[in-house]
Amino acid sequence: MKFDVNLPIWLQVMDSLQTDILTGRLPPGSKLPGGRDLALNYGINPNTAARVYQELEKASLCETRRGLGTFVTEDLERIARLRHELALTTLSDFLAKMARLGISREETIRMLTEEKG
Amino acid sequence: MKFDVNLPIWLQVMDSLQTDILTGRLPPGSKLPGGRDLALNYGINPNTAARVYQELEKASLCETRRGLGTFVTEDLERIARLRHELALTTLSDFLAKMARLGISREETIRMLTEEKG
DNA sequence: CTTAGTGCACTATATGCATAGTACACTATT
DNA sequence: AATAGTGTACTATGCATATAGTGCACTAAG
Repeated sequence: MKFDVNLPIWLQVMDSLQTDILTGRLPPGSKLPGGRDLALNYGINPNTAARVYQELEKASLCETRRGLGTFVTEDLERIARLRHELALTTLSDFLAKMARLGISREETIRMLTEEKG
Repeated sequence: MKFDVNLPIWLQVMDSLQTDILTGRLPPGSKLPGGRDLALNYGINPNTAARVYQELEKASLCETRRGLGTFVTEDLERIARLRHELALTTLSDFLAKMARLGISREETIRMLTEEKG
């Protein structure tokens, strides 16, 4: 994984895990890698990896049990709601950015429809 | 203007000015505020403001003349091309983010069409 | 010539991020 | 009891960011 120099690494790794949790690629209740393993996986420092799990816990997406590890929350309702909210803010941020570039919603939708994928 | 804590201030101010330049709200050849005034406008430090103009010059969006000030480039072709490129990457980043959330392009377009504005 | 506005080059301090390394406490397994 | 894996808490260093303040060189206008 390559990191954006202008954003904290812990935030970028956190976003990555968060997305996997919200989409179910990391199922509720499943165990995440240990802090030291997570550091190895992403090529970062164990301290930075620990920060990732602390922030995920703050966001109520994980639960940490000392001596056992960190686990994906089993609060399905929270997962679903967060996924929906993230989709909405992503969408509205995108529209705002295009509007600031002077591109209307109609034109945006047109570009989106014709864009190659 | 409120700043995102996780991004350098100079980058956020630079983005703001860049957008104004690309859309013509800051016309080619026009004079930008002096470094000290820019600092006052945004409530930031003069050193940080200076950094903004240095980066805008690196991006070939401004030209700085010692003792005179900083001016928007008159290279219309470059402005147009950068605006187009920025729109395309914004669009493709957006689609990628939605895809990572498990939302297809069709569904994305549907949300976009129905979203209130 | 003087003045005001400007870019630019410094010094210095404080903070957050990321790194490296060490140590300790808890849990389950053997 | 011993071990391995885990979270947690430290110290320390280096770097970028952001702040504050000072001074100097250049330009245009009075």
